[in-house]
Amino acid sequence: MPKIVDKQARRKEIAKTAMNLFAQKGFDSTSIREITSCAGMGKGSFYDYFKDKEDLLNETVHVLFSEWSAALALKIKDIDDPVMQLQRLLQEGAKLGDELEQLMIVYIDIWRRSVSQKDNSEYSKTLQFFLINYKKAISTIVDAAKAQGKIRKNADSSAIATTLLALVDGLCLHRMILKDKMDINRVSSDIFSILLNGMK
Amino acid sequence: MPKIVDKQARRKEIAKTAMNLFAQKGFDSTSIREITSCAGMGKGSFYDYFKDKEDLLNETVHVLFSEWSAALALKIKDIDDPVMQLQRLLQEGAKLGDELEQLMIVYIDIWRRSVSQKDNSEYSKTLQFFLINYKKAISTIVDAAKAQGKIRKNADSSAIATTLLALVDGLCLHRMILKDKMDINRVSSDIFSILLNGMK
DNA sequence: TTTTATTATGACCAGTCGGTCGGTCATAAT
DNA sequence: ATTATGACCGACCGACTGGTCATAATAAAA
Repeated sequence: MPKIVDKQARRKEIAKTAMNLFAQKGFDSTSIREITSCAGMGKGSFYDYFKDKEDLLNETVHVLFSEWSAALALKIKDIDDPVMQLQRLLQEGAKLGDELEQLMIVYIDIWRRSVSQKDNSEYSKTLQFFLINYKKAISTIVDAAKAQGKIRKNADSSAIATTLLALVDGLCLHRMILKDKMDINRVSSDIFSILLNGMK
Repeated sequence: MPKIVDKQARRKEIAKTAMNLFAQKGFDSTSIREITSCAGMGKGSFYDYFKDKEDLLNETVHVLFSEWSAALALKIKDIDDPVMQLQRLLQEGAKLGDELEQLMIVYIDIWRRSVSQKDNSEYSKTLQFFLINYKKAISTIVDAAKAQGKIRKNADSSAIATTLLALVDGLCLHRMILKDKMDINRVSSDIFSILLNGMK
């Protein structure tokens, strides 16, 4: 019988190649020809792995978040104290924005696209799914900190989780555009101590 | 002699029309044909007002920030207390993200483009210019609050300004993508009281 | 070796892109 | 009335787009 290729694995591979190009030119301005050329394959083969260009976007969102989550998980594993977890989340999240700048750019590109499109396309739902899960996870950590009396009981866990997520994203964005070289370690720990102090 | 039109005014007019389209499809996927058609003019005329498509982007950034600044200024004028100014900045900034959603989408689109392009194009410099000025302005307000003893003296004004800006942008973005209908007034005032409490 | 199902390909398609150009038109100065 | 000039236009250009398809290559099964 014919040779068998792992379609899902190749999808991921192609998506990773494509992300490099998306980070440079944006999704809309990156052509299938460029992608397939970079991936060392013929243009026609692209459609053996993806239904169309938007299907590649679906795969891209998955790769994006799984890489981001893996990198972040690596940085905050083995921490038990919930307050410390929150602090590291802010700090390492902001630092990841520097280290994985390409990922951030693609993230923003997809974000814009997702908000512009009024239809509920698949990649858009996936994006929402991941963000909601991040928010829930952080919310749980906040609750744990409350249980330990590190954060006052009547604080709104959901609002705090939203704040932290928004802060991380916002900081990454501003640092990227301003090429702001202020020490992210110091700034993020400054911010966190203010927040924690205010939440006591 | 022929009739004379105010080129600069027409540039602004065309840019405003274009922004509606940019918010729907993004800059890259919006064609000159569409823009000129919506603006009720021939395609050729476009090049009487703009050198090329990127020149339209320069004008767009200016219109974008002048509209945003005007809307924000309207909401926080007549406030003397610096702490109140900061609070309104966060709250009204986040609310503006809802009201001027189109502006936010275009903002993100330009942002992505500006970060992707490694060259220092004009629109990119303008974007940086406005953001730096926002940051400086907020920093000044923080200093005023310090002088009144509302914020502790050793707090880093610049870091606080960055935090506020990042928060506003981050909140707007997350609300857009999650269609998060939680009460922005309550959440932003919650966040602010935490921040203020932590900065005392 | 032959068969056969799958993978891989690039020429090709209809359509769109940003940008140019020659030329028309309206108007204001003469 | 004539003339000069900027405003305005859409046909046209070469390059490129996403997507299709007939055909070629591959490699396991017969």
